Amino acid sequence: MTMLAIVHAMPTREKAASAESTRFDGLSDALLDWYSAHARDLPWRIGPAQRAKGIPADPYRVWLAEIMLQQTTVPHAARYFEAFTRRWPTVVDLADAADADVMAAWAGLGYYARARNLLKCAREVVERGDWPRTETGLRELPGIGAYTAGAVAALAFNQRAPAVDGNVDRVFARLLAAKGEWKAEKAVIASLVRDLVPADRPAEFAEALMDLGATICTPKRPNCLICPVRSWCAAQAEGEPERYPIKPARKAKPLRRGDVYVVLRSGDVMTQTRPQNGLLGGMLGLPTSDWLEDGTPEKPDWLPDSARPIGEVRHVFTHFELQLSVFRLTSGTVPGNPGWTPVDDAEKALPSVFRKALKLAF
DNA sequence: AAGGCGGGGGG
DNA sequence: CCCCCAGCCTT
Repeated sequence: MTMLAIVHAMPTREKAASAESTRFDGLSDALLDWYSAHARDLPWRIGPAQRAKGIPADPYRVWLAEIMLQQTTVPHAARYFEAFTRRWPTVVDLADAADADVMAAWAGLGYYARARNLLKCAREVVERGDWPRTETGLRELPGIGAYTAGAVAALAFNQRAPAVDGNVDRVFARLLAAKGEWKAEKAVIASLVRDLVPADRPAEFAEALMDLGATICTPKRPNCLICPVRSWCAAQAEGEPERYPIKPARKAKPLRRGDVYVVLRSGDVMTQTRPQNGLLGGMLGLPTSDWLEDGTPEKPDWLPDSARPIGEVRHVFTHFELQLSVFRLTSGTVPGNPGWTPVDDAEKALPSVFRKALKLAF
């Protein structure tokens, strides 16, 4: 039977993957060679030397790091990783933690649904007795999507799973010089990377691809001169690697305005835990007016007519920008049953927008 | 399929 | 100022 006949007999999807895999023959080996000398030393990783000695990764630390790193830079996540693992060294410790303690510890890291799902996930793992060890098993846990399931399966359990994050998308957008609609190109890349994962070293392959994207195939000014996979790169051949990936334009962020009230009473500040769902869900907050794109937000009844803002803070959220007028008030005028938090604690437990307001009041 | 959901650092 | 980053979930 001729080679052509064999290929012809294969199902269409395998034929396509086979063709792409052939185009990248040798890439995995070149990448792994580079990685053995240039791996980043990160607190949640075991290094190539340790892995070679058979030292296993800690699934708890791998998982915690991957959750923190979702849409978050390494230096920012690293500070929180150190604090979390010092305070809660195991998944059992984390599962036993009080919700408010975990939310406060996450304050400033953003995307607070991650912290709510973190606790849910830890408690599910403790309930079931251990971590799922496969990509599909991990994918069922709260807060674990396609990327994180593949990353934990590969990094913690050395399963043959792909970990396709923004770095890997960018690397392969350039290798392929992907010019199509970005959504479709990402699907092509996901399928291709799955086929390229070497059976014997999936963890190192995942880490190597991410390190390449983070240190060489960077968003701006990629360092193609020292790139170990340069000879496979269509974008480099074209001469404008920075042109890729080609993503859709993003929408402008509207500006919303409102008031925030820093109400002080003998070392405490008035606080309220925000609703579990929605913006800053489950986090400690300061009282505010509504936030409106048009018009003037209504003042609360208890706010004295004479009250004047002491300044303004601006903050950029994912889909809008916020400008808040900051009022500084002393107790005695506020009805109802507000919560009060020592100012020193509030400084640490509040998300960034409210930290800015609190800081302005001192 | 599209939109909600943080925050910070780099060019 | 702009850009984007180790994404996930809901509707």
